[in-house]
Amino acid sequence: MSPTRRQLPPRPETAERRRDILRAALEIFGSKGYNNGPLAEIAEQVGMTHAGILHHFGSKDRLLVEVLRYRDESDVEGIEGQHIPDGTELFRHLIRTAFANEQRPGIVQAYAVLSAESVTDGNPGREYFEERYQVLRGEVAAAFRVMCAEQGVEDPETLDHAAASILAVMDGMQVQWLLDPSNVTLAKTSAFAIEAIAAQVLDPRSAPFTAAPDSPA
Amino acid sequence: MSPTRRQLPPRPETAERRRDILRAALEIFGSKGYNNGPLAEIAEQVGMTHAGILHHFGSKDRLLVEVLRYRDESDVEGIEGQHIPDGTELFRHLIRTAFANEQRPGIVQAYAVLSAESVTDGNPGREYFEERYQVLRGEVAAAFRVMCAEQGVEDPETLDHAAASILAVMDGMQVQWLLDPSNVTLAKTSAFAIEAIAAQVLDPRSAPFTAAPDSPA
DNA sequence: ATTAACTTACAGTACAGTCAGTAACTAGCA
DNA sequence: TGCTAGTTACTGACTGTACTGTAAGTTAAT
Repeated sequence: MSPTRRQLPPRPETAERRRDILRAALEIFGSKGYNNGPLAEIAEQVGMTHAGILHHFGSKDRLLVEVLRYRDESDVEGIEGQHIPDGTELFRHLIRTAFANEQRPGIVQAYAVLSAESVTDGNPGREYFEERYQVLRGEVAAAFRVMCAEQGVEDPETLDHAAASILAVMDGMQVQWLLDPSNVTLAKTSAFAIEAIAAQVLDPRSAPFTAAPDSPA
Repeated sequence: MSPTRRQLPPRPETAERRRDILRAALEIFGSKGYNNGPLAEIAEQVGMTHAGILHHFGSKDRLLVEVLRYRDESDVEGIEGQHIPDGTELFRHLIRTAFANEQRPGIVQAYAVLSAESVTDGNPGREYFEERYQVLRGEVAAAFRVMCAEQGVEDPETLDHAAASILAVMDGMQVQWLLDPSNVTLAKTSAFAIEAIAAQVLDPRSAPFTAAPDSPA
């Protein structure tokens, strides 16, 4: 009833295989979406059957969640953990990321498709993106706070707006760029917008059309 | 072999029914996505079978295309046709739209999900969004051109960047807002970013981190 | 000997599209 | 005005397929 060992540790190659699967899944989900990206196709790409994948990840839902986490880790943009020496460092990093992204449309597409898909009913990636945006907004706002501190200006609501809108431009530009790369530049446009927003935070000027209606027409 | 009439005009109620279907489809595609939104559910909502819908639209693909066009027409934001008296009018309109959108998360979600989904392989909505963004970018750039003319400043590349990034913020904010409406304001943040970008176009200042690398690290 | 890492086979479901039929409407004609 | 052929607007039944998940069996490592 109780033999010596109950569970064996995973074999050394297993981690590699799992990574192969995650890589393939990222590619398939990226190009076809989560709902439209079959396990069988992922499996084929790593020389397996779809049942093999389910052996490793249990279900397609859990696979997606792990794919998203994997993308973070394997990402060049290790924003999360970095301590920010100067406030400007984060922004430089974001812009650098935008330039790097121009070389990897696959990952960009995966991110764009999966983040938007995550707002649909019962999507397993939703929690991940909710948390991710919250964290990123917090970090961008923090970077602004550092920069503002040097100048004495600070309005918490403005910082929130600025943080959210910087992430928004980067995401929105990805879709436009993916749709029409010959007419849209991803990085230069993102950089332009980031600088415009930062400029407005650091040195706010009366905007050209200040009359934002508080009640919709 | 050749009787008097070959084709009968559609019945008077038909237009109504089609509109009902388009409305329902917009809702279903919006909440579940195109790939994950079954015809049967749309049909049920209008008291029909899915075969009835296919009778009207031929295929699911064609239904999507018509849904997207329908959304344009029925939209409060009739940007397309309007002639712009003053350059600022368009921007005011965009901001007004953002405020209006806070009252209709369903449509916002449909737009966010379907536009991102459109970049996936073989998506039938792709052409629509490609064209749509091109048109909108052109109009925003034109509005900027009008405003710049009054001041003498004008750099075509800057206008393109500004136009694209304004649309990008609006789209990107929609996703963040849908994911976490209690922590994100859609309209106020969009307005903030639009004004920041416009300010930078009309009165360009050296940005806080001008060193945008031309080659990615 | 037990378990990990699979495969093959299959169950079950969900879904788009087809087809034959039916009721209701319309056009044209007597 | 009423009749009728042709047509629209469907329904119901079905086909085919795509896909997730499961169960039982096989091989190889520990």
